[in-house]
Amino acid sequence: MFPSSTVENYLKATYLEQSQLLQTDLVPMGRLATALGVVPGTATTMVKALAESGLVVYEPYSGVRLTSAGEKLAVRVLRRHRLIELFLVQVLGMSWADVHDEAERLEHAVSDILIDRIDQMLGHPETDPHGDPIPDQEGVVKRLDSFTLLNCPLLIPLTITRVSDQDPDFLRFVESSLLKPGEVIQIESRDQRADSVSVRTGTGRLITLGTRAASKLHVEKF
Amino acid sequence: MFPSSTVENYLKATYLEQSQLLQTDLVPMGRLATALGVVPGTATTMVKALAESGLVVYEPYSGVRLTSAGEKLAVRVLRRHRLIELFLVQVLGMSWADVHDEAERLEHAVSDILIDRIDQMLGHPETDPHGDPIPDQEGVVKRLDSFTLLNCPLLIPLTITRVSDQDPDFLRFVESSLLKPGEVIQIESRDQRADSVSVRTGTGRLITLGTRAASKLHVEKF
DNA sequence: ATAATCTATTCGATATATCAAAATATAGAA
DNA sequence: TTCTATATTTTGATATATCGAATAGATTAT
Repeated sequence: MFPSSTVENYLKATYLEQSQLLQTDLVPMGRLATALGVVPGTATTMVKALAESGLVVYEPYSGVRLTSAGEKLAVRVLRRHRLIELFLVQVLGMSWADVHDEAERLEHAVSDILIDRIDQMLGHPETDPHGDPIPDQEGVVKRLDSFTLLNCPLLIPLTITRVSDQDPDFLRFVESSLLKPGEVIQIESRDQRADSVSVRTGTGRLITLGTRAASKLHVEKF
Repeated sequence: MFPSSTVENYLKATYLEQSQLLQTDLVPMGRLATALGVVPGTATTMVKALAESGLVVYEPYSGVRLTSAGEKLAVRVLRRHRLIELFLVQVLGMSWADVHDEAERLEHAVSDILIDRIDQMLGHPETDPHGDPIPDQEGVVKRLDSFTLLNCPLLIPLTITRVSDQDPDFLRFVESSLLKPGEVIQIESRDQRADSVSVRTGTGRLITLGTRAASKLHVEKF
């Protein structure tokens, strides 16, 4: 009747992988398996079951895509996850670096009533502590397609809007470097050959990031 | 490594049943099975596994008792449950009648860090919204052996301390009758043959309860 | 003391979710 | 096109948790 935590996780992972791909593409099984930390065979088995339930479309040897029913569920899980993250930071004063894992478990245990209460208490927020958009009650996700440090304009003030990585270690680095969502920065230069980006932070300090890290920081014009 | 939700539920149920019995008695399997909503055979299988893990002592055809390791775990689950209940009422403004089911799921998902944060935020409370004692960090449970409406003195002011039933319907009745923990009442009379107890509430209204209900309301001298 | 009743256990099956390893399909290189 | 490397699926097992029904043990009443 109710989707298990596992089902919720498969749908969420599929949604997240899908949104990193072209809208029309299928998510390859290997990628899904890696995202979920299972061996490929396990993903195949589960995805076939999800397809039986009408939550995904599965094309053997090609990959998987959510149906609208699957997407609806995935978005609800994402809403729970992101509201919980924000709640843990704002109400319980937890570190934004630590809330992901906690939310990862709580998202499967909270009721709709509790989530709506949290949403209300936080004033219907639009983004979580990492800047990821929080789907609304109807499942509408604000698509804020922003620049990253790799494709944004140089030498003008920018506001960090989003950090698309959940690794606590990376998040702590981002925090201590004044690169958290909300901070104002400016790109001084990019060096293709050195694979690096130089960033001037709010305090005037210059920080050089590899492109791997830079691509995880999203910004918008100030 | 980590106990599953199921294991936590078996330990918690065993603890709760055990505390309704004489300390020395074993909890009969049928009773445990009923408490957990499973058929007796299932309880037997699980309890044997728990005995293997050293969490309970199992005596075939007699019943089950927690080991000290099992009790330690059970008490930790109970601490999580009761702190969550109080948190949901005090911080999120949920109805005390509704928080039990929510806590029943959340108790398996929260980390120790989060629970300690909640405990701190609530000021290390001693009882949950139903008056049940909250075990402290070391697992010490304050044994507040109180009177119930069935064995308390008559015609003197008493404070309701505890309501030992989690049925939302009953709890809503208790609330609307001004019989919640904290309320001051007085027993006017007991009628053995009518199986009833007459209670004068704070507003002076007289309410007559059956002994079944009366036994669930705990009081202490004012 | 024996039967009837109640309680508990065992047995065989099922559902869910997983893995390791073998088999197979697809895509790209020679 | 044929071979090879990579990705995917299949197969057979395993762990956990459950049920229903058959069986066995314990308790109560006659």
